[in-house]
Amino acid sequence: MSTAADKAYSGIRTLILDGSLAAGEQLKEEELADRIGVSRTPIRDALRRLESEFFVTRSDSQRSFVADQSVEDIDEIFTLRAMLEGHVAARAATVGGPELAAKLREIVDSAGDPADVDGFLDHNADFHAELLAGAGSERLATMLARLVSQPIVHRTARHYDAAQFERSLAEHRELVDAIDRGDAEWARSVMTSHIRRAFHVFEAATQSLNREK
Amino acid sequence: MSTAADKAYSGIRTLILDGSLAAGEQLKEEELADRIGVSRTPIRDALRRLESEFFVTRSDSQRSFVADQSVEDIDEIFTLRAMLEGHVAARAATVGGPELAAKLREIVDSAGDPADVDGFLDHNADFHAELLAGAGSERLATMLARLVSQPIVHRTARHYDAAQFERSLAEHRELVDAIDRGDAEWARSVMTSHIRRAFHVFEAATQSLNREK
DNA sequence: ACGAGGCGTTTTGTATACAATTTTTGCAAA
DNA sequence: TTTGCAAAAATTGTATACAAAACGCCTCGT
Repeated sequence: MSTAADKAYSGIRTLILDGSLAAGEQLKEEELADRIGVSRTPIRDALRRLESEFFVTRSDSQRSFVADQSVEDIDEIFTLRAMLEGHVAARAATVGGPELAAKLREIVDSAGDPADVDGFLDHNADFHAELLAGAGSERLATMLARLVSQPIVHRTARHYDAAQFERSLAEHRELVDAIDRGDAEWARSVMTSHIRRAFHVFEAATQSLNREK
Repeated sequence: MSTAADKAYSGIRTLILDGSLAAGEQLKEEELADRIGVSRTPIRDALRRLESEFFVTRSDSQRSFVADQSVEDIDEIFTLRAMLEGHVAARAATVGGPELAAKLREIVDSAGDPADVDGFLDHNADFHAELLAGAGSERLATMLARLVSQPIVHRTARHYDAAQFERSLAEHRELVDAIDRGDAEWARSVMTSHIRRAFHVFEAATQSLNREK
């Protein structure tokens, strides 16, 4: 986070995520520059980056707007993520084998207290990162990174209860078994339902939030 | 193509594709600026864009290099493309139905002389574009656009013979049938093999080229 | 009232100068 | 020779001024 461009990136991202910048709102470079305290150059950089991560869209005439992520969009994100992460799991099972399985098992076994949300998130991130590395596909990793806005993962996990953490952990264990045996399709299926389930937790949480209003 | 940024983008892209810039070579902003005849600002823009399309990679210390697409990379690109376009086809079958099928059939029926490579490419592009529009997923469209460097499609098609054009057309027709009946899995399968076959044509052509050396 | 077109304002695009960082080079000491 | 370090060179990052384009408002004509 040392450069101005990074500061701009995370600054704008935060403004969007905490609602300071509403969905559909126009993003003016100069205004953002003043707000963040850097010049327009790094702001432009950040906007392009956010655009590649679907946080920001651009009109035909190059004006930037906060992307609005409707429920349908989120459904689509999870669907694409399920496909891609499923593919990652299958690839990992094929090319990683028992060696990768051993590394992953170590991570799974070191999982801490299920009541510790932040601990779980760290553990979860480690697991998925190791898996992604094991699949050995730069392009896939990049595409997933662009697709998965980490905040959604966080927001989802905030709604997990102890039983759901346990289940998530059990799915990770099953995935390790599938990879250990090199069974690509097994790995793919486990991962796909893992992600789909996360989506439905998110969905349920969102709906109950909306009802509260 | 009116702005300097566009000029920079297509200029650099061309230099990479025609081999003037070799795979792995470092891209220096100032050098490119001189070469293309614009300042560094639009060059930087273009580099970010090319990066998002996997033409260019950046080192940890922000230096840009021409991405080298090995055979494994191309395999991976086609694999991902098969997944995503398969998904597009399935979605199109679900949400598009007979109405979309009618539009697509019109395009297929207007296909011209199988000997006309450029004509075929236009037709092919029209078909896939209409399909993508029919699937109605902005994100999916963007991801595919980034993944499918059109030049690979072109290079593949250059190696098609008349029989292969015919087969490609027949697959499009089958896809239309699947969409007309709203059979998502049928559509997905047809599209997946459509793409996979294109990959193997490309692969075969590449190997024979290498043998010639 | 309503649309077309022009003009001032706003916003984005580009060039350029300078700052910060990274890499390379050269040299000295082990 | 190799290692470490520092200075120089090369490269990217940032700010800023000005150019170009898009937008909105206003008038004018119908």
